[in-house]
Amino acid sequence: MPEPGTPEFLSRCPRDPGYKAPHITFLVSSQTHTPVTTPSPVVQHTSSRPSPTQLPTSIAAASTARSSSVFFDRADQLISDLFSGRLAVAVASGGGRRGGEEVDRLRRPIPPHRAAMGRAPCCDKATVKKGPWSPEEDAKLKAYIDENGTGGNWIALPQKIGLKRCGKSCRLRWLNYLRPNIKHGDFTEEEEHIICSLYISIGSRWSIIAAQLPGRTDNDIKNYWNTKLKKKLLGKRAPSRRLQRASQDAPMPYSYLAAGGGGASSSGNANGTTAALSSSALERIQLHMRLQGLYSAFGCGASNAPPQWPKLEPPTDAVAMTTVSHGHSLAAADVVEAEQQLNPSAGASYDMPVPGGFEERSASKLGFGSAAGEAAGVASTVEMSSGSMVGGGFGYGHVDELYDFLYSKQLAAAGAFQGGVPPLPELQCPDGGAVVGADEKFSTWMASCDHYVPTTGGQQLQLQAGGNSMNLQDFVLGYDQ
DNA sequence: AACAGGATCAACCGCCTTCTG
DNA sequence: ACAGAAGGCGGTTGATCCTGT
Repeated sequence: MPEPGTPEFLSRCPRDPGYKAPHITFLVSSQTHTPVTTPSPVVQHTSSRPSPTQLPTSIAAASTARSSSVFFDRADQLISDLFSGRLAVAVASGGGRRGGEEVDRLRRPIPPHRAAMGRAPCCDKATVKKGPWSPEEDAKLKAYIDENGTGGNWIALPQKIGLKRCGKSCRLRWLNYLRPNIKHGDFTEEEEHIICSLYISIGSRWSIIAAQLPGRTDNDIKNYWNTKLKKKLLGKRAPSRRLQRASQDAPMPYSYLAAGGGGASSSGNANGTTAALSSSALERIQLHMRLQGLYSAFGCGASNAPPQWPKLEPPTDAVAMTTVSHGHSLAAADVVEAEQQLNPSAGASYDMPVPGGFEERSASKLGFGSAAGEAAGVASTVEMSSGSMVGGGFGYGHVDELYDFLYSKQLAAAGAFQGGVPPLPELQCPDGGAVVGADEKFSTWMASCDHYVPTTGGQQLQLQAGGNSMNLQDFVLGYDQ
């Protein structure tokens, strides 16, 4: 790490001069989670997302504890709600962080103090200027901050310098555009690789991902993901704006489809009988599925080993662990202890080396259980140090297959699918309402590998793969953070 | 050339967490 | 312990540019 306070350091830490790049530890649990079949009482919990500036080691364990218990409880509740029709989820426009969190938040009572006070505007909406910044405004802001710093008060800053802008707008302009050492323009393959790896593991925590990419802002990365990487990986077109807007009034499943198959947002829909999951969660599932398909292609006819489904990962908060300063991971014992506290029925987590064969390496790297690991009832912890990621060596190497996947090297080499990565399989909810990324070619391709047979079964959608099966809900909920 | 639709990205919105008094 | 302010974050939108017909 560069010295705190240096331009290089600041360029790596977009949000806070005191911020230390997180050390990401991927926990790949191969312990099977017993499907929940009975609803539990409504779980009240916070939906806190630790900011990158506030994830010291000591909190990581606590975060793990909080999140995992919440995870299983929430899974329980959500499964029940999803298929009992009690959960009304549809597409909403505007606003952020909907999906599963929103579901919980809506269920939570509004704290009295919040209900009473409402929201005070951060600035006078009537007098504040909106829209693109002029060069003059940029110059004013930059000159002031260069000379005086932000003064620790963005809200007051625009008044000080005579800008008719909201303080938040100033902050955003500075962080995303005016700040020194900002990189604009095309992303490198290495950067793409890092973004994809992290997205699969921790979801849309753009600020955390941005912290791993010197000079890139979370907004840039978010835009890049939404406009390019997502399409590249998922092989589908983003829904047109028109379609998105139309979807807001449309009944499911149309709105679900229009939302890109992900149906991310949540607000009550007309009949309240269908549900959508967070787009982030679904995208990550789809990525995993694609990667597994890729992985399976190599196993076609080569092994009788049962297919390995991606394992439930701990909730995102538990996945992104940070250390305060030196990039140490949590001690393995800490992880074990935390996991055992949360989920005594689950196996311990060991910081163990991953066996070297391709299958097991790939499975662990990408979050799929390895046969060996499964048999032993253990989990693997795969680490990715920020240093190796940010440095020039790109040496973290746990997702080499992802890299190949991104650039179609494996498929080309294996001749597994002529014409590139096949599109996505079809997922259908039990009521037949929601179809995700339907594509015959992929299904055919997967069927030919005898590893993947999406189907519906009874009240709960089951994904059957050879002799193994798991409930989609189990799988989904592990991602739906 | 005109138009429609898609792609891109800066900026906004609203929520949540943390800080402060 | 509480309320309010401020900062931070992620999702969404609107303006603009690009591309195909």
